[in-house]
Amino acid sequence: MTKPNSADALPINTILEGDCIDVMNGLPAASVDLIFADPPYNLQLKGDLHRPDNSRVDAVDDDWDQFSSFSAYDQFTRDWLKAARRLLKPDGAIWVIGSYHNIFRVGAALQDAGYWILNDVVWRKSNPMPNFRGKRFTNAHETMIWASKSEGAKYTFNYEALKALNEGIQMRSDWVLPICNGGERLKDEDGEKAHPTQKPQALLHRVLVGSTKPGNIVLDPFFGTGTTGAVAKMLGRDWIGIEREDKYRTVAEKRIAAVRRLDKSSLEVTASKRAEPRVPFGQLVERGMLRPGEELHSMNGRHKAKVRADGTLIGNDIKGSIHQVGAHLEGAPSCNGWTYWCFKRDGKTVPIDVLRQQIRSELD
Amino acid sequence: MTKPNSADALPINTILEGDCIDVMNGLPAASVDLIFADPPYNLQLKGDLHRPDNSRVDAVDDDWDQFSSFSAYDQFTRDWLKAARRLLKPDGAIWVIGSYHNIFRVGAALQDAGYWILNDVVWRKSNPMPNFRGKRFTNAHETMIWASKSEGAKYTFNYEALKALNEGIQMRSDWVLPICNGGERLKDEDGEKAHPTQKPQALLHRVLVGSTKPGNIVLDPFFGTGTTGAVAKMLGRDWIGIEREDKYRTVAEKRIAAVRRLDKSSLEVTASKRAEPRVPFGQLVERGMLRPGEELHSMNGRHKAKVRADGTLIGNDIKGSIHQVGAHLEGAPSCNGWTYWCFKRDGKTVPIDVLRQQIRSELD
DNA sequence: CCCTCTCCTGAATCTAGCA
DNA sequence: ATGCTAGATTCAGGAGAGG
Repeated sequence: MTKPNSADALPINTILEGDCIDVMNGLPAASVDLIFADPPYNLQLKGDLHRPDNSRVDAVDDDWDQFSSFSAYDQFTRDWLKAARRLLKPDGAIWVIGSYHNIFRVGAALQDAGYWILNDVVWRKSNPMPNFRGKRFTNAHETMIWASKSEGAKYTFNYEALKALNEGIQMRSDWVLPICNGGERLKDEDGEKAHPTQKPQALLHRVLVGSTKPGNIVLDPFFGTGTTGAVAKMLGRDWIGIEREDKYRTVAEKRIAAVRRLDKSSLEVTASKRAEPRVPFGQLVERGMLRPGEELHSMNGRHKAKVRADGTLIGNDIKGSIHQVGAHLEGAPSCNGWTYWCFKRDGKTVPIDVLRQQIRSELD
Repeated sequence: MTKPNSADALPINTILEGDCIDVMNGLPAASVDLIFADPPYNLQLKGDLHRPDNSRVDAVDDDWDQFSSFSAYDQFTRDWLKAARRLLKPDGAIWVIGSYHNIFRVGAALQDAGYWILNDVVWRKSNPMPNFRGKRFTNAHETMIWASKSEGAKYTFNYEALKALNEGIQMRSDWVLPICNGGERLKDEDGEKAHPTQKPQALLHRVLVGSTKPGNIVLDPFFGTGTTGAVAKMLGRDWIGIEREDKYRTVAEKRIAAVRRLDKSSLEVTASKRAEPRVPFGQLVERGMLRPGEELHSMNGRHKAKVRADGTLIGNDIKGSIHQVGAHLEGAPSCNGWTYWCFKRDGKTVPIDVLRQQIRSELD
């Protein structure tokens, strides 16, 4: 028999019909890498909400008060977050977007469910709807919460790629992006907007470039018109959508069919140094790039040490790795020996990292 | 008889010593116009953190920020929010500031306690501390929640004053302000920062100008070094502070004593200098103005390169930013990629700088 | 006087891999 | 699981020294 929880069983790159909690509970556990969720925040839920066991949440009716409505919304939130968490791989992560009407309840529920918040990210709208009555601030942003499945999980974060997207400065928690309108805004056959809260593709682009790898599986339980699927497909990620309403699914199918998947070289993003193969310092000695007995000098010129045949260094009163000796001499908690030590060739001072690069380039 | 709840009974313009919940419960109900609260954030820090230069980050590890669990923090939050709500006049309002560690719990508790959220306001820090390990986004903002005592309350909002503060444009829900440092940052006798989380006066200035009237009473239950009191006094509002720690009260007393109450005409407006916003090339890609995989051509027609999903280019033998690749191909020490690269649309060659101008025009 | 350069610091839930 | 070690990682701005 095939494994019942295998990712092979997943309905990849399709839109599933139905209530997201029911549908999620029918999918194999620990099978998706990322969840992006744009849940409803309408508190007048009119009995739409169902628990995982299909019992109806006793939600707001005509004379609802704020407490019963909040508690119904909380129940709904707990239920879908629980179902979503089951689907995530151990190192998976989730993004949830919302406004002040619901995001505080969602955030608290995320924490209570065992997710570990990594950042809250503010989408700062460059062209928000103004406040017409002059009674409040222009509601010019929405909030996204990025969380791993649990504390200590090895979530994906493409730091260098995001830094590249931001012209060499590390990406901040506030993102300035326009709202979705113009040609990107999907219209129905009447020329009306097809969905009231269509998210801009640029938002999903940043989310997916930053927190997934090509080939990852991205689930969106409130798929709407499929922005998540469209961007995922373009970026070479697999996707699964869940959507209750026929009309949204129809629009989304058509939209995603028209998207072209990017070729591999365009998908490659700036890699992190951490991903590069590890080179032991001893290899430089074994290969004769450095001689045992040769002297190394610290980058700041204040210290020196001698190379030993086993790839350790010996300083005045300390023996150990290039890192340990560097840290000791500087009185620092740690030290990257590769960038700390230099050697001399033909009167010139050369960082030893140059030799590591040389070895790495031979590995390609 | 005098009214027992009269504001006359209030210890105006003083700092009260003690636990804020006890002290608030001893004050007359329905007596203050505004509450500004900067409660402990419940940061959950594990080990030390060092900068890349090996210096240690001076973290917020004070006892007052330690809670045993989320539920202990929730209980504390519910208690102080309840005591605070009793003190508010029916048309009073509250501001609470926090970070992703606590703000979701605070926001949910506010709603549960019957407050009515009016806006969430994002303080975007112009000079936040970076993320040193490259594992998350720069935590570049904090969130404030502005709420009235209850739904339908006639809260104060000085729309025109805020619009004036913002150069004639309606004030938005995101405020760009620097963190508190330099001369404004209070030091103790050892020259160390007097309080680890002193808030900038500009933040309180905007809060108080926007949501109080001169002569109003402003309460701060987590007074710290008294930024709320100092700005309130300057702006001609009355204030009450509550602070547990002797050392903070001492600093705050001295600070506020040195503040001069402004005469009515001199409510100075700190005009923000507006530099041309930097637009990362990656935004053109995220926003679909250029497609990953698309070819760019050099202005002189001699070179070409392909756009990648993270906003870098790939040429024959070189990957990097638009500037780096341009410089490399020209054999030049530097290159302005914005004026060097062009793309093709409808058979015409267009400089990419046109797209940057387009984005900038949206930001005005 | 100005300019340059160095040093310091800010509410932080901040590593990965192998033995 | 725990422990150890390699080695990757920062932006804006103010203060102060030196030229």
